[in-house]
Amino acid sequence: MPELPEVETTRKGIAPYVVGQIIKEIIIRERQLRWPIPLSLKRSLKSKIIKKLERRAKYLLFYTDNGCMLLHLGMSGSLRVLREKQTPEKHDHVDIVFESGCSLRFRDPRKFGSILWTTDDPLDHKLIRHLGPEPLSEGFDSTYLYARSRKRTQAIKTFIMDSRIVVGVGNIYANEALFMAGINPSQKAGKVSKVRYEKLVVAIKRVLNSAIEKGGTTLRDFINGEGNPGYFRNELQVYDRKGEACNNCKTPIKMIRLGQRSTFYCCFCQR
DNA sequence: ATGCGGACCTGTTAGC
DNA sequence: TGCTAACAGGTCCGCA
Repeated sequence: MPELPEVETTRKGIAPYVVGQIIKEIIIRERQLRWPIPLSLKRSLKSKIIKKLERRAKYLLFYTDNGCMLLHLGMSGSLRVLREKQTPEKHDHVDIVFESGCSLRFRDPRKFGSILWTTDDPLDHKLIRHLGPEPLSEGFDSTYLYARSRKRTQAIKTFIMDSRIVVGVGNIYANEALFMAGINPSQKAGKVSKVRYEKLVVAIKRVLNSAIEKGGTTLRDFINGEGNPGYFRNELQVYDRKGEACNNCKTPIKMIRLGQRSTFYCCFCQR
């Protein structure tokens, strides 16, 4: 599921019900996610106030006075706000219950998500420290991307999906941005010109912002904090459109594999 | 350092 | 219709 727009949509959706609230209890039904949920989590969070809720890459950062909970949705995770008690279903692994009566429920069928705890600055955390710039920040520009790409032999698609280069560009939006920029996803990153990197940077920012506006992409099971799907799926130009006509030139969309991920493109519009 | 493949886990779908 | 294999929005790790 979640790429940056879906994580940002989730953050915006749950923030009003979470920020400033006092945690009453944490209910953990399944500890074994990507990494085990720390045993200390319950104790650390009980009676604490969530001071702010931020996002770095695809991590959600729940700040309290004594530490920060890092939550990653992985491939199939979702968070939703419950206004009253609801019987948990099979993959509802964690509830964060607030004094207000609301609770935040974490569901993750594939268990690729994670919940971690740190008392240090979360931006210095081992999993976050090495990450590249935010794609929507000013620091992410064509000068940066062009410089990082020199002498790289890997395909440009896997290059922009590398979180050490830039974060938050997952498989859907990598495909879409390359289409928007007219770049063949198999091009060697080191062979792409500065001018085309400028187009690509603009495309990445545009597609991510546009997807955030539409509440993200729901392919099968993404829901926002209120339990509703995102509507960017209707805007997809190439992703999951194998064999369908390109909206620009009517050529059938091709599908190949790059770095073990499905890759969709128009061989006429993208060279 | 870069680049690649495997691993984690469950559910859905394509194909025989 | 039913079984099996392949695939799915992420990303860490270890190896060459």
